[in-house]
Amino acid sequence: MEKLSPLTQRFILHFGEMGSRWGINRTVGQIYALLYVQGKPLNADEIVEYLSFSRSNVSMGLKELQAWRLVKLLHLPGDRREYFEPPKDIWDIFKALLEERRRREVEPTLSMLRDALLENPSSESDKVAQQRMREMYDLIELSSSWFDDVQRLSPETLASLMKMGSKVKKLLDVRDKFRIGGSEDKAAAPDNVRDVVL
Amino acid sequence: MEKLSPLTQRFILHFGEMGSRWGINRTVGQIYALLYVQGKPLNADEIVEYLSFSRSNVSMGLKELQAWRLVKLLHLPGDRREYFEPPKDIWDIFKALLEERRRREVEPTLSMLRDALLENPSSESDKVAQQRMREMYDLIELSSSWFDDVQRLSPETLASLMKMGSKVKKLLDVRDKFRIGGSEDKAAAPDNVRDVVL
DNA sequence: TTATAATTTCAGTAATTCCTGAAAATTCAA
DNA sequence: TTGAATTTTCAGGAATTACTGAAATTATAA
Repeated sequence: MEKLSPLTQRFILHFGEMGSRWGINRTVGQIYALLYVQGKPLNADEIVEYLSFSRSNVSMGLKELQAWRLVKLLHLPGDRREYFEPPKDIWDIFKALLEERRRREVEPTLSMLRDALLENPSSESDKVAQQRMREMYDLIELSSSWFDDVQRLSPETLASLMKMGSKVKKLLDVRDKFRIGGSEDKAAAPDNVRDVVL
Repeated sequence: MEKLSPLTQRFILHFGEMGSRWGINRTVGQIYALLYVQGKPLNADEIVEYLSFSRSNVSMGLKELQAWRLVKLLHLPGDRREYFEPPKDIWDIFKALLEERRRREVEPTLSMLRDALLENPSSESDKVAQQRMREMYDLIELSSSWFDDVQRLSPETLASLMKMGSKVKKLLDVRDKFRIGGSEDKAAAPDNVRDVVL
């Protein structure tokens, strides 16, 4: 760690501490931060040099980062060691992170709920429970597929949408103004948005 | 746990296991699941009954859930014990969860980056590092304030927007069609969206 | 092939986090 | 006030997770 500037050190240490809140450990957090901030591929031994973890720990950390799709493996000509670097575009990193979290934190719950909702309730309190589970299922399902949709947009489009922020709401109002039979439930019939707006 | 139906048991056990991936522990996960699925307020002793954790553990778990704003404390008339229940509307739960995660997982990083970017780089590699940090800062700042904006929308509006999914993109296209000087960078001048769309 | 460089596995230990029971503190009815 | 009911604190043991070093495996240059 002495080989790194104070600025870089603080960045790396922060990610190490943050790691625990993000479901990765200190080592993995620091390795990622180092790769991110260096802006060039590093091999495992270089990482050992910089961070003074054991070689095996670095190896495992890199494997985990690959599982998260947060680093890519690459080779340098005339060098047989493996080098690692994060995706260049920060939006790709962002997407990989969210996608992976969804896979690990959301999908399992979704499938548990699906199963639970198929069963028929054996009591009144089971009915209440299933009702609550359905509310949860619907919301997760909705946000999950929204996320799927949105993730396919280009970084530029995403950035534009985000900068619009809550102004997007205005678009719904516009849509409603043009709708025939304005008394219907807004949420129930969004599929004609395209037709109305264009 | 014997007092609970198999359906409810599975739900609770799942949240216990999931807890670790969400930065809360098994106990806290199970307590929350129990409160969520029961659909009525419970006091600490009832939770002990159902889940057979120690009384002190339940006490700490409830404190943590309150810190997450995932349960509310309330009193029943003529009963001096404290009762707990989650917010009734699932959207409020969703918002509380995201808001709290942002506070714990994003804010600290944002402020660390802010500090780091104020310093003046002491070397070429520091310049590279700061460049990377800026990219990260900008993206986090953008999504964070987007989230602030969007969180203020009503559940109905949110649901509508989500159901639109990537169709929202069409709206940007429309906006651009109406813009004068269409060659500018879309992302750079989003502030007139409101004027153009309305 | 063989030799050596590079990486991974894994058992054991260190560090951290979780949970309990006992004791202390708080709340409130009498 | 007093004292019983309720909740919280906290030290220490249990359980889990992280990390290391040695040995095994894999890859590649000669």
